[in-house]
Parts: sequence; structure tokens; C-alpha cells
Amino acid sequence: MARIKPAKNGTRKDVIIQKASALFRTKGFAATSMRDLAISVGVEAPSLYNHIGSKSELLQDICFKIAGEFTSHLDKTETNGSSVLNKLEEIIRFHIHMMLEEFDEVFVANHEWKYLCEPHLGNFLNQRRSYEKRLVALVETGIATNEFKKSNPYVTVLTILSALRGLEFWLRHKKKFSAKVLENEMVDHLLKGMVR
Amino acid sequence: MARIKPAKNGTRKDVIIQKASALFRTKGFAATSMRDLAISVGVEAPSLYNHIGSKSELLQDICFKIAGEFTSHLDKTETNGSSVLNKLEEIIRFHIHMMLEEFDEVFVANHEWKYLCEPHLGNFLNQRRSYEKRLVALVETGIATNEFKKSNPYVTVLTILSALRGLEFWLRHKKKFSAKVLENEMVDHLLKGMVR
DNA sequence: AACAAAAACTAATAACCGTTAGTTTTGTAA
DNA sequence: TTACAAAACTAACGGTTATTAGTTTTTGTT
Repeated sequence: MARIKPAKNGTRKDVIIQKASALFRTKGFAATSMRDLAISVGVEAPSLYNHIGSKSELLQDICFKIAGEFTSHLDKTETNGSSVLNKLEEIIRFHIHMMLEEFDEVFVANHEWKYLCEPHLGNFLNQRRSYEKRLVALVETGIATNEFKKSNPYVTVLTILSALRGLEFWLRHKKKFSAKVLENEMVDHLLKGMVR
Repeated sequence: MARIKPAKNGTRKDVIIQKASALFRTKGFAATSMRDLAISVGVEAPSLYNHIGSKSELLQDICFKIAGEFTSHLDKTETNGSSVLNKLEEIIRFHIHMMLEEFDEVFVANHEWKYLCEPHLGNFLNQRRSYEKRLVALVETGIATNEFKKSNPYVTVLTILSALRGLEFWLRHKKKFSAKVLENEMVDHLLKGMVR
């Protein structure tokens, strides 16, 4: 009858959410059972319900926490007064940083959101679309000010976001690159291309 | 007691695999039940087993069919005698083409492979790693011949493959771009970058 | 028209799912 | 030490899962 040990400044629910993130990432939401989660937490399955409402609520907590962090960082960046190029670089670096620091949660928000139930699914997709539109607007500004080549800004944003998500592979295989090297290589490629 | 209508030049198993691809993509492998698949095919669930061995075998068929197509295309490209840059461009265009022509299957191979069971999981990952290594070797050659900027070729390959996978978003939302426009924008961005 | 093979069906299996109810244990504050 | 609340437990629920066994229907060939 061992109790869940909460990390300092954290609740027992936080522990459950963290373990759930790791399991949802590796096994997928649908293939992760509450009994799996219970084993990972070190408790019997029904005990989890002293701290959480449902399995589905766990997924909501993970997805909206991450979505909120990206949104609020974009809020700050949009108004920080630097050039469009610097803003875009800052955003790219933040994505990489989030990937490195909160891998499990970011992965789940990127891949398992489809198991959200309404109305949360709709809310999540709206938040995502809004984020993408603000990036597109940023690229459009950069094109207008001649900082960027003329291009279809949607394709550009999609390409950047997709490439950033690809970091998953690196982190999954635990390939060893210093975070800084990886950041700089990637920023360089995305902004300046590879052809001499 | 209506029978499955096979498409011309195809078996009933082919019909099941196609329907399974669509369901595995939209709902995920673990969340798709054989009863879901049976409804989609227009038959009772146990009837499927007259044509297939198991649910897991369906996933294997999908994943290895796609992996084989990418591998055999790379075989051809590697020996086609053109420049490294042209080879890489040809490979990028093939990825885009596959995404457009066999969306469901490619998506499943990209995202649901983790539900493969051993030894198939190991075989699949080996095949993938081998494909990636051959791309890295190609980029290394391009750097050696001064066609490409000096860079970490692993990061470059990762970035390109990830960006290509991002096409999923476009196709999922059924955004309307002519395939050619999309191809050219993307090839341009990946090879030449966006900064003026 | 008869026969065999293919392909559908119904019924049922054991295992597992998320979750609830009710009870016991644990930790903390008086 | 006692009392109370938080957090663990066991037992069990109805529902769903992939799959099997056995049977009936359909189809194509003689």
C-alpha cells in the first residue's frame, strides 16, 4: 500500500500525468490501459481515480498544457520588437527547446490529440489553426518587408513546423547531438537552405 | 449475405487492406476494431478471416508494401547516372508523389508501425534505418563534390524527411494546391531556403 | 442439375477494458 | 492518543476485444 510520492512542488496528479505522458508516447493513448498506467505509477488501477477524473481527462490535461505554452510564447514573441527574421528564429528555437525539455508531452500533443473527445477536440484544433495562422501572417510580413524570398507562406510554415516535429526521431533514438549544435544546424537549413 | 466486390485485377484481401488502411489512418490501429473494419467492408467480422490471417497481419502487409516501394525506388535512383542534386530532387518528388497517390498506406506506415509485433517490428525498423543511411550517404557525396553546403548530413536528411511527412496536414485538410505547385515550392524551400 | 469450393453466416470463447462501490489503511493535526 | 481525511485496497460491473468453431449460403464448373 505504498503511496505515490509527489515531486516537490507537485501534486500526485502531476506524477500520474507525467507517467501517462510517457506511456501515451511509447504505446499510444488507445493501447495504454489504466492498468498499465497503474503499474507505472506503482499503485492499483482504481486508486488512480482518487486523483483523476478519467483516462480521457489525462489526455486533455497533456494536450492543453502544451498548446497553452506554445500560444503564450507566441504572444510574447509577436510583441518583442525585433525583426521578423529574428522572431521566426526565436520561435524555431523555442520549438526545439520544448521538444528537448518536455518530449513526452509534446509528442502526445502532436500525435495523440485525435483521441480527444468533443468539445475538447474542436477546441484543440481551433487553437492549433490559430497558431498556424499567426505564423503564416509572420512569414507574410517577412515577405512584404523583403526579408524573405517570395513564396507561398502556407507551404513555408508547414515545412518549418514539420521539420521541427522531425526532432522526435532524434530524441527517440537518443542520438547524441548537443542541443545547441542541433538547433543551429536546423535553423540554418530551414532559413538558408542547403544548396551552395 | 452480400459478397465483397473485388476491384478489377484485385483480390478480396486487397479490398480489406484498402479499407483497413483508411480506418487505421483515421482512427489509429489500436482503436480500430475488426467490427469497425467489417462494417466498412460490408460483412460480418468473422467473415474477414476467410481472407486474412489476423488484424496484425493487415498492418504488416500495409507497412512492408510501402517500405518496399520506397526502397526499390531508391535502388533505381541511386544508379540513374544523374547528379547528386538531381537524385535528391527526384527522391523528394517521389515522396510527394507517394503521399498524394497512396495517402492512407503511407500514413499508416509512418505512424502506426509501432504496433507491429516482433520480428516484423525489428525488420521494419532495420529497413527504415537502411533507407535513411543511404540518403545520408547521398548528401555526404553532394557535400564532397561541393554541390551542397557543408552541414551535418544526418540533420539535413532528418529535416527533409520530416518536412515531407508534413504533407499529411495538407492532405488531411484537403487544402487545394495543385500537386505541381506544392512539389516545386517544397523542393525549393528544402534545397534553397527562404532567406533572400 | 449436381457437386465442390469459396465465402458468408451465427454463436460463443476467454481476455481485457474503464470505471464504480465499498472497505481498509495511512498520514497528519489536535 | 484519538479523530478525520486522504489515499490506498479488493471485488466486481457491463461492455468490448480478437478470434474460433461449426453451419449455411453462394458461386462456378462439370
